[in-house]
Order: sequence, then C-alpha cells, then structure tokens
Amino acid sequence: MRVLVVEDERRLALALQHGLTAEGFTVDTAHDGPSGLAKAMDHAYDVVVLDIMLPGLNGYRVCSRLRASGSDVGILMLTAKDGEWDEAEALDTGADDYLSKPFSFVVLVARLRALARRIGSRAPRRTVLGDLVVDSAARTCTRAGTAVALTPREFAILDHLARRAGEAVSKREILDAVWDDGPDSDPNTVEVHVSALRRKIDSPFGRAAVQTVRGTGYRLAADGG
Amino acid sequence: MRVLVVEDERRLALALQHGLTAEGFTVDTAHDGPSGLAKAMDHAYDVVVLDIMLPGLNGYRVCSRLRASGSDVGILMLTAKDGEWDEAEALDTGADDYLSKPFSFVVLVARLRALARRIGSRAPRRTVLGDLVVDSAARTCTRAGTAVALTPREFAILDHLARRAGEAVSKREILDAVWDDGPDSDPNTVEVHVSALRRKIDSPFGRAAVQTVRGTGYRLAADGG
DNA sequence: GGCGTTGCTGAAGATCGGCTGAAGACCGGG
DNA sequence: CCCGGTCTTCAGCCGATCTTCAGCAACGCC
Repeated sequence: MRVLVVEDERRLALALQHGLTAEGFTVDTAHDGPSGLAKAMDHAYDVVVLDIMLPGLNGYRVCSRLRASGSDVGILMLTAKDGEWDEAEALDTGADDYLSKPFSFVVLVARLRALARRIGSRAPRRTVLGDLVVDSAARTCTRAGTAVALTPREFAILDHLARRAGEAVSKREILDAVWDDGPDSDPNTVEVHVSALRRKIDSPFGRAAVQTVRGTGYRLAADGG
Repeated sequence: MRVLVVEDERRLALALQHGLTAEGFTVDTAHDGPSGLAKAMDHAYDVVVLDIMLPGLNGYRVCSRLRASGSDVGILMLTAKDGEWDEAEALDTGADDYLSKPFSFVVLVARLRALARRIGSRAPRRTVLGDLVVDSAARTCTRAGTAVALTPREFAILDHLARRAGEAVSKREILDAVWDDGPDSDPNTVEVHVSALRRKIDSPFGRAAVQTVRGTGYRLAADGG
C-alpha cells in the first residue's frame, strides 16, 4: 500500500517512514504543504498522512485542495491536541480520519489499515460507458448486455483504459501497467492487442470505442463509442 | 454454535476450549495469527475470539484481513488492559466487540452469546445461485434440490467462490483461503480439486457453474450456471 | 503530391496455462 | 493392521494466447 507522509518535523517524518516501511507500506515523504500537495496529485497514493502545521500551506488547505481537484485518496490528519486546530474541522475539509499528537505508532498503523480498507471498498468495480460495461472484479466485459470474451491481455488493456476513460493513455503506460517487462518492451505488442480488442468490442454502429491518439496512445471513449 | 479461539497462550486456549465446550459451544483453537486466519476463512464459524498479541500476524491484522476477504463472521477481540493496544482500534479494524484481559469467564460467555445473536440475524449462511445452493453453516451443497456430496476441500473451494459469487478469484487467493501452506504451494492442486468439483456440481445442461478465468483463476457464475 | 513517420493487421511459430488420468501418500475408522 | 476415501504430485496433452515480423495504410507536414 502506498502512503505519503506530509510532516515538516524531519525526525518524525523519517521515523514514520522507517516504521511504516517495516510494516509493509510503501512510503514517500514531503516536508511542506506545496510539495505535499504536488506529490499527492502526481502519484496514486492509497492514503496521505497529513500534519496540520505545515510551512507554505497548512494541512487543512492541502486537504481541501486535494478534494477540490477530485482526488478521493484516503486522508488521515495529525492534529496537535492542545492547539486551536479542531478535529471536526479536519473532517469538514474532507479528511477521512484524524489522530491527535502525540500518538502511538501502533494506533497509527491500525488506523491506516482501517482507512485503507474503507477506501479500497469504495473503489468502483464496474465502469459503465454507454452500452459498454467493464467489470474489473468479475473480469468480464459486456456490450449492450452481451458478454464479450476477451483474452487476459485484452482485458487488462481494456481495464486500464476504462480506469481512465476519456483520457489519452500512452502505450508506454499500458506496457508498464499490463506487462512486467523492463523498459525495452515493444509498443507494437500493444498495437496488436488493441487491434484484436477493437475487433471484439467495437460496435458495428457508432464510433470506435478505443480511439487512437496519434503520437501518444489510446483513449477509451467516455460514452463507449 | 461454532467458535474459533485464537490465543497463543496454550493454557488459556485450552481452558477456554474446555469451558466453552461445557457451555455448549463447538470450539476450535489456533495458536498463532496465520493459522488462525486460515482456519477462520476455511470454516464457517459464528464467532472468532481473537487475542491481539499473536505470533506471526497480530490480532488487528488477522481481523482486517478477514474483513478484507469479505468475511462477516463475528469477531471478539481480547485486549490487554495496560498496553498501547486500544479498544477503539479493535473496533476500527472491524471487530464487533472487545474484552480487556483479565476477564471473567462468565462475562466472556455472555458477550459471546450476545454477539452470536447479533451476527445470527445478519450473516447469510446460504448462497443461492440459480438452482445451486451453498450452505456455509451446514457445509452442504444442493443442485436443483438434490444433495451433492463434496469432499472437505471441494466444499471449502466452493464456499470461498460462493462468498464472492460473480467475481474472479485467483488461485493464489483460493490457496491462501483453503490451505494454510506457505506461499510456495502449487496452483495445480487447486486445478485438480476444481476439476473434481466441476464433475459433481456442473449441471449437464446450462453453462459451467465454475468458470475458468484464464490467467487469473475461477469465477462462480452468479446464476449457478 | 511526395515523403517520412506512425499505426494497423494477417500470418506463423513459440509459449503458456489449464485440464486430466494415474500413482502413490496420507489419514482416520474399524 | 487393513481398508476406503481423500489429497497431492507428476507428466502429457491440448488449445488458447502471445509475440514477432513484414508489408501495407493512414496521417501530417512540406
């Protein structure tokens, strides 16, 4: 699980990074508001641990900006017990949970896992695009109610495109997501599979579901074609 | 009522087993986190009594993994009063109730009964998929009203698939849920048992109940095939 | 229109993943 | 101890799937 710790006290940030890594988390750190916000928006974290007192941009504002940008990452706020900062306010700005300083490390880990579980269960498992439905959990795809048989690679590509429906996705990103090869894999492989995929899911009427974005990659039409 | 006691102190575990058996419960025990988790997933218990301090995998983690796997078994956590382990955390990770050590045996029994009552009214013990019925509590399976005799392994696999009916389930997950081997167990074992299972439950008409999801694992058809 | 670049696609061979029958180990009951 | 049922391992088979390659098509720029 990927965690971002935004904490300006370097010693605490480092301690958290080590401790959480030992617990099996993948941990990144940031030491001020703006860089924390930037990292949170750049990378797909599962949870952000967010201190409130931060240089540049305080935790409340980082939190509300993240939410304003449409992120639904889990946010756990660290509040100083005595300060003027209020736990209720943390939840108001869009945090999922809070913890008062000083806190026990064990409690933090438990809360993180609880949060991750809640987050995980709210991730959408089906993507509906017009009459095209991609069900990630069942690993099935239907067009106008009819099941479409896809090979593992085809489904993996479609699934990845569906998670970013309407966005252009590069072939390199698809290669990284679907294959675990090194960086010297052949984009033509993607082309071949996309070609097969199209034959199966493109409706004979309508436009193409998988659109070519020349020079970049592909985009799954937000309305399914 | 079926109870699993996960407790590393053998003397306490044994005492609980005897005492609860005398009270009319059916009791199983496990002495560490991983085997406790495996047993809890393998068998259809009504309640799991879960110590927090456990070798291998602590109680919080057993609890959250159980919940993550979709189990809705009743969970009663045993917390040490003085430690940094917190009752609130127990509830956060998905436990239904907790009891601080040391506790009175009478109180434990009372809590167990109360919990069992609450759980009983919410836990689906039967999964109905078309004319295929899987009864987790009775550990029986019927096809179109006719009982189907299954071996323990076959039933455990079917039960696990039924709990996630319609979803693709990986062989690894099945191995983890049904066997308590390490991570180097052989997926072919699953294949062999699934093959046997199919011979018994696939209706000669209709589609396959247990569908192969190539590259992933299996899926139990939501309509039973 | 010409040209270089980028993407598409059919074919072929290699590879992979899954199924199954058989053999022997294992286990619990009699 | 023997027996029947169950489980695991193994190896062969088969079809599905993947990759590679080469030629062709489409595009955008000049």
